[in-house]
Amino acid sequence: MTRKRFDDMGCSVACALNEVGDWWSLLVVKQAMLGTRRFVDFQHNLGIAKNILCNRLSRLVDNGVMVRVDVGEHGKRYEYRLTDKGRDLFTVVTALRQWSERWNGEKDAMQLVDGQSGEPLAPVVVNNQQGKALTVRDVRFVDEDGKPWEDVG
Amino acid sequence: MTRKRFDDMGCSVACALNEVGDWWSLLVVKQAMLGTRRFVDFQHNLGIAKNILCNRLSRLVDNGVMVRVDVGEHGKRYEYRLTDKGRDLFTVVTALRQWSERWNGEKDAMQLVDGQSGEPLAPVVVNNQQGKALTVRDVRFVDEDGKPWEDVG
DNA sequence: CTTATTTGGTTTCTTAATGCAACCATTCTG
DNA sequence: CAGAATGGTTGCATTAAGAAACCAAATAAG
Repeated sequence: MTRKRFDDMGCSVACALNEVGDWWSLLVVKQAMLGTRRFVDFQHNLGIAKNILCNRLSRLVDNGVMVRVDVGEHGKRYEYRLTDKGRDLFTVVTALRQWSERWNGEKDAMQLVDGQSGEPLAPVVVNNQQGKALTVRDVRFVDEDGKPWEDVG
Repeated sequence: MTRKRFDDMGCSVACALNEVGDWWSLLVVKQAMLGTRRFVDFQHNLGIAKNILCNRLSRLVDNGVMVRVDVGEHGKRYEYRLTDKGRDLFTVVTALRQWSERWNGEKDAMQLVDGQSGEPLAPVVVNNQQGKALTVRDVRFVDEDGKPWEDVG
């Protein structure tokens, strides 16, 4: 059957996953954050099949995460660049990277450091308005009327 | 062909996606963060097929993101609960939720608020060691020797 | 004890996605 | 013009996803 759509579940997480939640999309975005812009470079760096890469780039462009820029230089040459919306995924990618390093001990070949000081970044945390760090135990899920969430029967 | 493995790319993001990067896993985790624990409740709240849910829960348990607890109450009854590793995905899920609300205007049926004050949370940001907010333009990717990253030929 | 129900799970079958290789068209280089 | 680079597309085999039916254990109802 056709794959389940996630954009009409009334869930923002599901909606986000509908755009960047498949196997490759977030890796393409991460690669773009490293500076990769050209089709062949994405292909070589990620080891992704050309048709899949083609499909993912098109979808990312359609969703406003990346833009395709024509740079008439050699052959048919384009550049794929992140939009503001795409760059804003930096938080998500970084949080995911840190989570993986914390729990899987998977050392990335590339370390992410402050461009100025060269120091590693601080762990990404969720804060309340006063700047206090919160865990999932410190928050509530409420509907528009402030009623707490409950499982449906 | 068999799906590409992401756990041997030397990339922590790829490694993370290998565990929670498919269509449903992160939604199951998000649902667990809302308090859902039982098989049928996951099924009803997410609208996921039973075999897929079964597969995802097994994988999440195998990867140490959730645990299956036997609560011998009625029929074969189990509870699926987040582990510390699973709860630590709160940052990722929250960042993804906020990204979606910022760019898609998709209002979630459930709002996430501070459990004490009832106020909405602060936006998740990436900080350096001194607490200064960083964008993707403010960071560098370097290898073990401090050399900046470059596209492979 | 017998029957029905709840719960968690497997099987079967159809459809969609993934991956690989081959092929194509355009544009630059020599 | 020949050849290579770039960015695709197409065809085919394999795998995953989704829906519905079926199953087994344990409990509740009678």
